[in-house]
Amino acid sequence: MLPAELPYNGKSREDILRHARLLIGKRLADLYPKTVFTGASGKGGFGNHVEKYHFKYEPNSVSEPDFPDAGVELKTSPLRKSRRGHWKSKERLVLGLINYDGIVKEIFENSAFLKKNHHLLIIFYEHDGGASLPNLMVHLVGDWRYPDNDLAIIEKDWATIQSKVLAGRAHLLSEGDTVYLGASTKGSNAKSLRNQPFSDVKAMQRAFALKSRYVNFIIENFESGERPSGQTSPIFATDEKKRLATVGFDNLVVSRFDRYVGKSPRAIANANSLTINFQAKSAYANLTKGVLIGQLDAEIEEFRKAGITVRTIRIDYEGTPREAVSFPAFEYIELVKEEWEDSNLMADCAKLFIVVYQCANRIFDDKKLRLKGAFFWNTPVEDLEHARETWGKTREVINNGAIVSSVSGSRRRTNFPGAKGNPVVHVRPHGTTTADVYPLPVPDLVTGAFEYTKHSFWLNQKYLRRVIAESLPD
DNA sequence: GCATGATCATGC
DNA sequence: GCATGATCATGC
Repeated sequence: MLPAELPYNGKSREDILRHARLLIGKRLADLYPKTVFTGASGKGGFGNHVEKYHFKYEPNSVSEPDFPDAGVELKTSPLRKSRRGHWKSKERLVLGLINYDGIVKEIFENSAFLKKNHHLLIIFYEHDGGASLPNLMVHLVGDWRYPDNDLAIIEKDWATIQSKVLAGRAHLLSEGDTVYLGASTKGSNAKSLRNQPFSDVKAMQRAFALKSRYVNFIIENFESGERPSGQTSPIFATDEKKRLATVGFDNLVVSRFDRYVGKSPRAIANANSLTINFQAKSAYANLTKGVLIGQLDAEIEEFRKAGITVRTIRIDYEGTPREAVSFPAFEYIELVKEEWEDSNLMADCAKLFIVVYQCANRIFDDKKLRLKGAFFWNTPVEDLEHARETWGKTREVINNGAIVSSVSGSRRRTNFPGAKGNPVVHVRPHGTTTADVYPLPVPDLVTGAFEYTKHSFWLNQKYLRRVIAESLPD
């Protein structure tokens, strides 16, 4: 079909949006009951159906936006419901393949990426593995343009990806490299290797994608019609877009901590007029929050949108971490349904903000802690592969009902992957007591129970030692 | 001494 | 009541 024949070519953005909104609360089968739906199912299938049966044009993959005159790009994206009943993005929002040969010749303002994706029309539907495409339910529809600071961060993200390709390192691209816009793998594995212009090493095919947490932010906007209702506060004022696009988000955040290196946590709290309860286990996390946004009763907006987690690590005089670092407890039933690319562990590991306090005494003493520094840790691809191994083994153990290996008194041993078997991530308990449990998808063979003590993924102590030594050299 | 199991203190 | 970020305790 020629563009001139497109029914919505020439229509205004408002008209297109109005038509899209007809889908809210509906399935294609409701709107077009007499239609015989044909075409591929599977990934991308729903988007094709919406183009074909609702907007009446044949799906294409041209580099222009789907509605050229209105400058709007149509996207469909799946939702899942959180345990608390809120809509969450099921996965990242893919915004087109990265052309390694093309991106190195572009500047952002005129890039293929920006041309196609500066204005999105997003149709969110409920993921349902069992339903056919015409029976998927649409829940949220809206158009999306990026706030100024977000676009500045995305510009820098794009430039980060470009510079890696320019350096002949396209094969080392990783989601953690960037803040909101990631270079997401596309195609499962070695089969989708591509040439890159400045190296003979083949690189994974990758696509630009808004990270899952950023998509959650868009969802919250669509739901509330305004800013997210949860209390968040930004690190950067709206007039800092220039510095965000040039100096970069990571550098600007880290520089906020540089002036406190060598200072005690209490001194840092005082310098920022923060009243912190140092009895609380969340004291360090609160301190970090206070330094960045000046208040304790809100979340760091940019971190939430980027899915960056803050962790504080205390190290001894020699540089050894006191403890491993935990992520939130996983739900067994959810974990076994995940795909690696969209897993919680992948998102948790991809990008961390780590604040390190070191003991000034040879004998460890919490009162002698001094800030050693703060840094972003973007877990490299090879380490993510190790994390994936732990993730896979954990799912296997759960699916086989083989969590418990032995019980002796009140202590039980499990078959979960330990720190000995993996250089990066292991599994440990993570609840209030052993009675603090989540349900299991299959009962445990040893205990017969349909639930088990909460567990989570932990970053190994030894791994953290290496990470800190690398990021904060003496 | 390290790896693993168990639990704490808070705030929403 | 429970998620979160963190720390304590024990056995090999």
